[in-house]
Amino acid sequence: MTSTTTGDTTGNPPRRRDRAAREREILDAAEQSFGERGYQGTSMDDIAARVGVSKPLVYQYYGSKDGLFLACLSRLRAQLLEVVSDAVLAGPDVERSMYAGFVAWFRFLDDHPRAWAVMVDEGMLAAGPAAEAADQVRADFVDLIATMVRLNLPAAHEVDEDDIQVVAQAISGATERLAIWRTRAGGGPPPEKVARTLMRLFWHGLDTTRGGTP
Amino acid sequence: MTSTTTGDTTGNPPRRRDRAAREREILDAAEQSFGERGYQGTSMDDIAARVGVSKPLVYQYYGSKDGLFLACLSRLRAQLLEVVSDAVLAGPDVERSMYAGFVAWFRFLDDHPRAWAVMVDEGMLAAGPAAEAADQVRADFVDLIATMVRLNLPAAHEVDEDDIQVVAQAISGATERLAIWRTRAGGGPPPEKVARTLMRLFWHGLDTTRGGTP
DNA sequence: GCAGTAAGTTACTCGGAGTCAGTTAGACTC
DNA sequence: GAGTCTAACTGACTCCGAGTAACTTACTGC
Repeated sequence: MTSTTTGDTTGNPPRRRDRAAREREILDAAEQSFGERGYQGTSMDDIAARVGVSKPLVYQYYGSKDGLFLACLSRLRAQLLEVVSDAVLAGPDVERSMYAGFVAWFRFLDDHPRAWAVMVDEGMLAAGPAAEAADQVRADFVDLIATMVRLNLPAAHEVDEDDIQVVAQAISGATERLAIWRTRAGGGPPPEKVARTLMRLFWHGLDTTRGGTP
Repeated sequence: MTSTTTGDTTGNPPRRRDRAAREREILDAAEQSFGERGYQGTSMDDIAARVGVSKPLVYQYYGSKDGLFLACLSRLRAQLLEVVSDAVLAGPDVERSMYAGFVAWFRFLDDHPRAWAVMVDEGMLAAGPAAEAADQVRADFVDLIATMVRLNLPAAHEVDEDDIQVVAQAISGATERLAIWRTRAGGGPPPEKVARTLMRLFWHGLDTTRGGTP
């Protein structure tokens, strides 16, 4: 008998909320729980309890555990992609864009350690539509890198699309692994240093992708 | 009286087997099942049934699902590491060793698609001792690469150990991602071509790791 | 006030990880 | 060949978490 209607005399939030608001609440709780305890360690009951809601509601909005996880993943990846894209677009030339992209990537992950924990767990998705969707999200980064690689090539030059894909996948895989390594090692070298080393490693090789030495 | 000793008159395998033999049987079955259906899709009952044994026996030998999965993972990684190491050691110089290592890596994964499926799933391991052990197994590759990078440096040169770690992690991550990409894409470019592209990408950059341009 | 609907819940099923309390098969004596 | 010791092995559970069916309740527009 604390309250009869929504009009709460106390400052408590209303028991019933707008769907969009609830979805956001659930997503936030899920992101936190997945980040802290991993995919396996998180139960749907946990998340529901965290929001103060019952489990079927979570299912009604997100369909399944995979669906909820994927929603977290997509949101985080979108944020990360935005930060990195902005950094890249702001660069005065391709070389500095690339460096800025690396720095932005590692900085974001330093600043959002839990976000990263979620992304690393993406392999958790059982094979199926959710796993494919996760791949799609990841492919955005590969596209961004591929674009940069192409920009760095002289205008009218024969381009081997396979090579570009290989290079883009390689760079994306390298940065992903470095991110994992840095967080596991509890820090590692600072973003700028890692970015410098990567530039030294990749930059000259990128030139040769124009197709010279066999 | 079909038999008095282990010597069975029928061709049937003995119902009771030596522990080591059973362990191997279970490991084989697990590898196959994990490879076909993934970590989530495989149940301990499945594996036990495949061997023709009851579940508690599997638990007695491997402790947990994670433990069994880790055992598979370790064995496969060891095989892969051996193949790649051999290729690298056989090379006449560092450049050709590295190329040979790349080719061996991608070839092995082409020839053992199921093995790779298991390795990709390694993120499945719940956080804990098993996950750490999995990291250890992976670190072997990083060490191998780091050794090659060091060999490529001029004898008496100041070496930044951080840089070497970054480079080794980057190369390892790149090849891992490429392996995933190639199997997903159902082939992709052949091992030799990918290896050539990687050499073009990395080889020049490796020179500059000696510490020149800031 | 009352119908209609969106938000929310209780109380389940079902499957798979992990365990307990045993039961044999075979080896080794005497 | 009967006894006995041990390691391989099992039936029958518990427990937890994903997912669901059927129902109730607060708010909205009229």
